Amino acid sequence: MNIFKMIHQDIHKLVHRVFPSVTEATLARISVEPPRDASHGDMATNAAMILSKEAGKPPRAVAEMLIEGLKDIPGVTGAEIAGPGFINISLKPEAFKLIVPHVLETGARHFGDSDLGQKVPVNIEYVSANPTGPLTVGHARGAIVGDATANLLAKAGFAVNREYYINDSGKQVEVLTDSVTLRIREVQGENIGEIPAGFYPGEYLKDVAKAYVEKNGNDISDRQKIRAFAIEYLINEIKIDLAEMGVKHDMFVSEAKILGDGEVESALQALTEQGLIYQGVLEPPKGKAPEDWEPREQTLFRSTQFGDDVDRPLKKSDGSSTYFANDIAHFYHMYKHGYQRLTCVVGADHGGYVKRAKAAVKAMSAGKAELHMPLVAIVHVTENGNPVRMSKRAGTFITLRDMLERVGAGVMRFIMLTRESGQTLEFDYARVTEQSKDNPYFYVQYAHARCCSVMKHATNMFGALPDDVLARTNLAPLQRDEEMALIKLIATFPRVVEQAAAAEEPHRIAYFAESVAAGFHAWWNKGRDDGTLRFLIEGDKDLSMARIALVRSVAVTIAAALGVIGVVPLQELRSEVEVAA
RNA sequence: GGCUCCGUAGCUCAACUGGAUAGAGCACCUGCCUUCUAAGCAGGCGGUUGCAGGUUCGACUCCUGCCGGAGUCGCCA
Repeated sequence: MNIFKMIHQDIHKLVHRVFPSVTEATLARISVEPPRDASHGDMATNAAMILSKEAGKPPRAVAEMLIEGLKDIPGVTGAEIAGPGFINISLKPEAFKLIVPHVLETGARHFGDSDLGQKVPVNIEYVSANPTGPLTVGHARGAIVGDATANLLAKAGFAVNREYYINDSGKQVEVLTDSVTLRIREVQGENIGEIPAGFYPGEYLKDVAKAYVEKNGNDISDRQKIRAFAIEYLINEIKIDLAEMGVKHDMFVSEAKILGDGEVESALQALTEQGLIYQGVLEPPKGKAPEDWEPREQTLFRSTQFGDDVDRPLKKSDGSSTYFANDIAHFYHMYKHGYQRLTCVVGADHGGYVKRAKAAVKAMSAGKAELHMPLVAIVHVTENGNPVRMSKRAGTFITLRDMLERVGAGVMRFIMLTRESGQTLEFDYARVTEQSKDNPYFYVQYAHARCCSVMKHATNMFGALPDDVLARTNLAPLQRDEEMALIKLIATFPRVVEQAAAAEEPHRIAYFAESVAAGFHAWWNKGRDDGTLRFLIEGDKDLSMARIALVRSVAVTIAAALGVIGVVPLQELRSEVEVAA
């Protein structure tokens, strides 16, 4: 149930009636949204300003033509023209109150679900860390953003496939094999001295080596075997980390398998057929010409035809395909499996890669598929503002597991979503674990726990209060501003979900959760100053029950938002008791 | 030098893909616990949205040019 959408549709009908010749393009630009300032009413529409040009009349005159019709829409109590031509609409409180039984009936798992996505298949790829070492906090952020985006798209009605693309081919895997081989010799008692340049230095490779020796003995002659073992071992470690963070994938796609299946050839064939591949020589990069630059003829893709800056090479000088060519094959693979909408969550260091990847997807699908490539910026880990040292064990980075052991998955998931993903994120160990309102994770959980506390008292007073019973509560006694403000806020959740999904910005859900928590904390405290605002009023069962229904729907709404983020709502903060799903 | 991302209150960040008077938290002031968790709430202070133009009813948002930061730049992935 999306109140804004319902009114939006009514306004569309009205516009059609008053301006029968209105074009779809114009209609699509009409929006209905909650005004920033609550004194402007419950909803505002820009319809008059949008229609002004086509109608050939000033916005306020157009508004005059719409206003009577608006007042006839069910639930609307008033409409007035404001500012440059906005129409502010007021609704009956009862129209908003319908959200409460709706929330209670649909429950935390499904409140806010939308059919926006029309079950369109979307492939979303995230993490996709190379199987050469443990996941870092940088990977953690990508994993969380990807996983939450997938949750969000699923909630908005897309048919989501979650993919991990394993880069188990190429140079880095050979370096890994060499590094593990060296460590096996070390495990066998050889003094290997300093790890030479060009090898992975991380001590975690000792564990890989030990496990290899335990299983396969001391023989290091079989390179293939070592490579396969190391990849499997490290992927398994990665899977353990992801599972502990609650990050899910539907499929793990192996790059080596895609290459082995000849998918690069078929992808390049598709491009060749369109005349998009040629032999040519690239210009050196402008301004910064490397000393060793030499013009070289190579196989190039005409990515400039699709908005890229230069054409991109597909073959290395030894004839093998570049990473870019392999990626095209990967996208082509997903496209052939029915995904025209591809999202690929990558680190900010891939910024220069976005244009060519988008160009490739457009080209190989003949314009039918589209790639989104959100960039996830780096995480600065601090403690009381001081940078946290990097883990020696991992080589150079703080591992995901370090952070997980330190603060837990819930904190990580929430905090990592409190910034737009392109923004660098400061993650302060002290701040994210303290129990105060500086810590948004705590603040939201605290609101949920307070709701649960009220429910406990309510149950003592009135007996069991299941949601389906509360859903039938008479809400007429809810008349205070604080109550209506919360109801209106809850009613925006379906809209927030749709907009966040359209933008693929899961952090908006975290902000929404914070605002609901703030509204609830405010209501709670008003009850201290004003006894008539307390939730449970002796001798007034009707009012108490109505407020209980609202408190419960606040809890469900917070739980629904946390569900998208992937955080389990807590019933109590002291003992960290988890709510049963 | 090219490209990408970023620049918003003293600090950390939002702003519903172009909407009305740019909002929160921290910090700094002032209040609120015999009452369901004060782990909180209410109020005050704080802005030329990096700069200069442009587009239009209307710009933090779009376009152009500068300034500053990060990332990246043919056989790494």
